Amino acid sequence: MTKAIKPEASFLDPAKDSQSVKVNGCLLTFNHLSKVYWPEDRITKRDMFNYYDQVAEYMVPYLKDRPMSLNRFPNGIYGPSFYQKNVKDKVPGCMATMPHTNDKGEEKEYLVATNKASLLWMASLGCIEINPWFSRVQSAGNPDFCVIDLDPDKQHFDQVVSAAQEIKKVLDAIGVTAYPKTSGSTGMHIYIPLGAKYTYDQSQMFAKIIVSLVHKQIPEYTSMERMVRKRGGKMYLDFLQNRPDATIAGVYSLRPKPGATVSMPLSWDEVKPGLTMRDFTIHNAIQRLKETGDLFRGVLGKGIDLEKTTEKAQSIFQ
DNA sequence: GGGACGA
DNA sequence: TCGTCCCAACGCAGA
DNA sequence: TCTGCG
Ligand SMILES: [Mn+2]
Ligand SMILES: [Mn+2]
Repeated sequence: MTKAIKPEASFLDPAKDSQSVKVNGCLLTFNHLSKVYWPEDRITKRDMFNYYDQVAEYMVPYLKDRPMSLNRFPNGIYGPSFYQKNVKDKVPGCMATMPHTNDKGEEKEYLVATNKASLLWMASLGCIEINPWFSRVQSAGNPDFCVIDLDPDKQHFDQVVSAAQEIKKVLDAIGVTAYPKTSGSTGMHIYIPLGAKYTYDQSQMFAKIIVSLVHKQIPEYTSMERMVRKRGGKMYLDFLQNRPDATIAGVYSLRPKPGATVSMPLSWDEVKPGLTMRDFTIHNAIQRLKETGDLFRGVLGKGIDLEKTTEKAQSIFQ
């Protein structure tokens, strides 16, 4: 008798349009599973939940203990979307939250991710994209990493690659290891580990120093101007995102873009002309992860020494 | 997406 | 038990 | 003070 080769069972039943599942002891309900979220690609909510179920083991370490911004697309990538930060009175008891009082003195509750259930609950609200803070609740004012965010205007992705390589040159010169990923949209993100040793202000100052040096090298096609109209169509070297309460799409996040692209970590030797955001999607991300493993592991490791590094930058670049 | 409301 | 309505961010750079 | 920005 031959054993039938059974395909690995997916997280959700392909035949059901609604399903409740207990995850980390938390009962989650998934509705409208056949609703198409990416119409060109015929990708459904069910596909999205199955992706986050499978990617969770790689992704959760980058979500754990982090306050979250929810960017919700309850009707797919072309439907209206909105941000949600306050989850007061809307969150199941099994989810963790953090009290937050804003400038106006209003008391809010931010979701704090803890495990796979947190990830799947966000997804169930229509969060195609997953947006974690750069810091954890235990050290809310101290980011684990500094991010240099490359935001092209109309440039070809090869131009983004060139700018990323320029950033690597500067960081190499001062002995800093950095970790690149595609944003999954039009740009790239470069992470520098900080080990929660510095403030957001210090992190932002460091990003500004790096970006200034890079801009000096390639002023023809990059800009540090915050005002879009003052950029003159050049690629924005965004260092201002290093502040509390600000987020970007996290590593392994899907994006609400045609192709169901994923924000994917890269090795620096992949940062070469010809690379595109379309290289990494809901279809091939899990397979790639099985091959490459988690290329972002170093991001949560021991951080750099900002004082020494800044000094070195000053001595080398005057 | 989901909760509150009234028909 | 429906259909409809309504709600769901934020801080700050820089002008 | 207000708007643009991501
Ligand atoms: Mn960006
Ligand atoms: Mn940006």
